[in-house]
Amino acid sequence: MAEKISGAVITRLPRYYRYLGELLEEGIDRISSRELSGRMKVTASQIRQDLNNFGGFGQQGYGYNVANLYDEIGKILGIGLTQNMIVIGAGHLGQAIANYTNYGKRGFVIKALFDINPDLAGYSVNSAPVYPLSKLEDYLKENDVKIAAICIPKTHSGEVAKRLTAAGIKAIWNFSHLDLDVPDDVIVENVHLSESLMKLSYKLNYESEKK
Amino acid sequence: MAEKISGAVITRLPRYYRYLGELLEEGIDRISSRELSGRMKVTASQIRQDLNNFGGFGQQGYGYNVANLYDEIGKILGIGLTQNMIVIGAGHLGQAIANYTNYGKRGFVIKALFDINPDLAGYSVNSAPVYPLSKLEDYLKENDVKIAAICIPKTHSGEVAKRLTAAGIKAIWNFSHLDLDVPDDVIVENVHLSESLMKLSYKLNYESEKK
DNA sequence: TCCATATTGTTAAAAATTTTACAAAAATTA
DNA sequence: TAATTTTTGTAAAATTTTTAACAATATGGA
Ligand SMILES: NC(=O)c1ccc[n+]([C@@H]2O[C@H](COP(=O)([O-])OP(=O)(O)OC[C@H]3O[C@@H](n4cnc5c(N)ncnc54)[C@H](O)[C@@H]3O)[C@@H](O)[C@H]2O)c1
Ligand SMILES: NC(=O)c1ccc[n+]([C@@H]2O[C@H](COP(=O)([O-])OP(=O)(O)OC[C@H]3O[C@@H](n4cnc5c(N)ncnc54)[C@H](O)[C@@H]3O)[C@@H](O)[C@H]2O)c1
Repeated sequence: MAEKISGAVITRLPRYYRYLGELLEEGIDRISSRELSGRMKVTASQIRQDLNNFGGFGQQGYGYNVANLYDEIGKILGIGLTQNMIVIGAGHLGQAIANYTNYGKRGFVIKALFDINPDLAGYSVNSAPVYPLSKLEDYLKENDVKIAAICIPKTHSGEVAKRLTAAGIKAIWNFSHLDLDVPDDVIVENVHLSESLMKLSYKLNYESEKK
Repeated sequence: MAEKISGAVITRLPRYYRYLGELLEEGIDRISSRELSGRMKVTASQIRQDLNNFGGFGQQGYGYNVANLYDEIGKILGIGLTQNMIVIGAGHLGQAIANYTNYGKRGFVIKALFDINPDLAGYSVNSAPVYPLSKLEDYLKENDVKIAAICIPKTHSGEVAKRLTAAGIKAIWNFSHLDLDVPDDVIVENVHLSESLMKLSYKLNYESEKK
């Protein structure tokens, strides 16, 4: 990969991966960009253009081998690497994430949760223990974890993000309503649910009648 | 508003709204696009361009009045309208959403949850009752609800989406891993958490070292 | 009141993204 | 085996989005 891949392309990759997974389940072993285009409601051209950022996975006159393309995109996305995670905040959202078993199937393993509330320490969620936040640095010294999900109020998330990156965390999945300020080599992926709901509200009130 | 506003602009609006809310809390009553640009890490030009899709809210030589701009963007986003919602699936995610009180502050009121599991019926989450799914149509006949959040597995979400739109729901906040097929006048806003995590994984494995 | 400064709204340019078009190559059919 | 069909990979065109530039206008101080 010579040049930097655009964000728009990366955002679409997991969706390709999902559709290829569905095709596999349906027992379909080859697909053309045109057929996939019909299912995914994107242009065939965009599919070919996107995939060719990473290599020529198809074959003229044949199309793409589903299993092969699924694997290749999986590799690009780092699926199957076994990537350990921790979750900060064992409240509703933190527990929902820790309980969701599909992440594990993709290699994302939640090893522990951390909460400031001492009453939660000692519990475990989906066999991942909940530790007091004070144990964070010790834990990260002893365990190979690069990804942390932040599921605590914005009043605390800035401070916690600082501690996480200081302790070696390289990627933050951020559910709090704050744009985290992290070192250059740390990835932040935001999930701002309230903003998603406002977008829905905008569309509901201004766009739906026009269609 | 003559022309259709681009999706990219709409996606940025809630973020402007969030920053303006923070400015209000800090007691700052005016701000220029350049100052806001510094805080938000976007270009001043983009801020002015975005806002001017909706009207000239600023004043030369002065900038923008924070309270006024906050209100205007709020109106654009439909905040303060009191929009009733229901949540389908009273599992971990559905409960996390129903318990989160900040939506209510913005006018998004969760009135009820529905679950296929009869054991959950009778419980309530944050004072919203959980009903059996079989009561869905009756409930929507008697209550003015346009927005539904879908927090159930993809195996059921297609079918439920059909029932929802048949019963008059106009916007779906979709947390399931399925691209819903809905009538043209129905809005779907997807929150695909797994895809967000895969994107993080991609960036962690291919981009972080390069920065 | 006048002048220097600040800052918007908007037009134009640049950059990025998406779509179109098609030659090259493989698969399928006759 | 040869001809026809399918379909990719990619170059070029079109479109969309972002950034830059600046005239118009308001502010605030002298
Ligand atoms: N639930 C949602 O729908 C939703 C929507 C949008 C954003 N969020 C964000 O996610 C956060 C968590 O949501 P939730 O529904 O799980 O809230 P919650 O109140 O159920 O859980 C928050 C948990 O974080 C813990 N906590 C607080 N400060 C901490 C700290 N410094 N370190 C470790 N743990 C700490 C609390 O003890 C609590 O257990 C919210 O504050 C918000 O920022 C949630
Ligand atoms: N929790 C996460 O982190 C996460 C991540 C990505 C996607 N999701 C999506 O959200 C869904 C819900 O996640 P969760 O963690 O809350 O799972 P969960 O198992 O805790 O809850 C699912 C709930 O949905 C109910 N349900 C099932 N079919 C139903 C139907 N037809 N109608 C009404 N209720 C029904 C179940 O009884 C259960 O209470 C997942 O299946 C998945 O599609 C969740």
